[in-house]
Amino acid sequence: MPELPEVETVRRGIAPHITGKKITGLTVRNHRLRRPVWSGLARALSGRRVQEVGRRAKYLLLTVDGGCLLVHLGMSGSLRVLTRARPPGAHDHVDFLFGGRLCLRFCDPRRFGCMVWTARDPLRHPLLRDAGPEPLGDGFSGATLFRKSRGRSGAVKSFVMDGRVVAGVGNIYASEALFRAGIHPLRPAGRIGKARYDKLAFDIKTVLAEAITAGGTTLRDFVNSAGDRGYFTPRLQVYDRAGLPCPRCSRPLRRTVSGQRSTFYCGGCQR
DNA sequence: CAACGGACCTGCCTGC
DNA sequence: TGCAGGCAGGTCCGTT
Repeated sequence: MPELPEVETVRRGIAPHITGKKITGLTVRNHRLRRPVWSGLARALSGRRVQEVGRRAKYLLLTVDGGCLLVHLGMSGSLRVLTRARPPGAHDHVDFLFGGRLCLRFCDPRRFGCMVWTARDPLRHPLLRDAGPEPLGDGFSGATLFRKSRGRSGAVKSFVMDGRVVAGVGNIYASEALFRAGIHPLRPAGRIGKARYDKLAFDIKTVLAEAITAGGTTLRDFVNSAGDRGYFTPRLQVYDRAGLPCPRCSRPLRRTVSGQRSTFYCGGCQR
């Protein structure tokens, strides 16, 4: 469920509460996530202080003394900060305890998320080693997209969702950015010129940045929220809007399937 | 290597 | 009201 803006919003929401705090224990109620939670994790984390809450692609990086925990929220995961004990719900699989009453609770109904410990540089971990540049960083531009797309015949939407090309562009923002750029999602990636990729890179950056801003205003409370807050819905122009009028030309928006994922676009504005 | 399909799960919505 | 079927914001892995 969470796309990059949501993961970043979670990071900013929880970081002030747990940075510098010592983990006193870990409660794993269900270790069966996308990959099993390592049975030694509680021992690895206990007594360690959280140095930093970072992010790379859609992974949160909880850096502690001596290692790093990679946390992915999958399709349905969430993290929230509790300042007093609350009974865990059916999908509250992991609690990070910080002494006192502070607790960071991981919930994930579909269990597509994961938690992976590494004692080494997390950026060299196999899960992150081959990740493409951060879309909001200086290492990502139209030149990146143009260069990597040469010779590729697959749809441009699948191309920008390939995490080795650029990290963290998910299904919603791929559709949104391609709409802004006026590029048809099924166009072969290798048949798009440099100028159009410059525009697409700019639109990927701006749509993600706008969504992060929206998340910051919509979801400022990561503490003690009652039950499921749900995920924020930033202003979307095409995603999940098949049949509704295109915001630019008013023709009905269309839905198709690309790479087994729902894809939304305007047949008039996107070429 | 690129491209594609399957696998991993639960919940929610639709239509019969 | 019950139930089957389709769909969901993400990777990751194996095969071609």
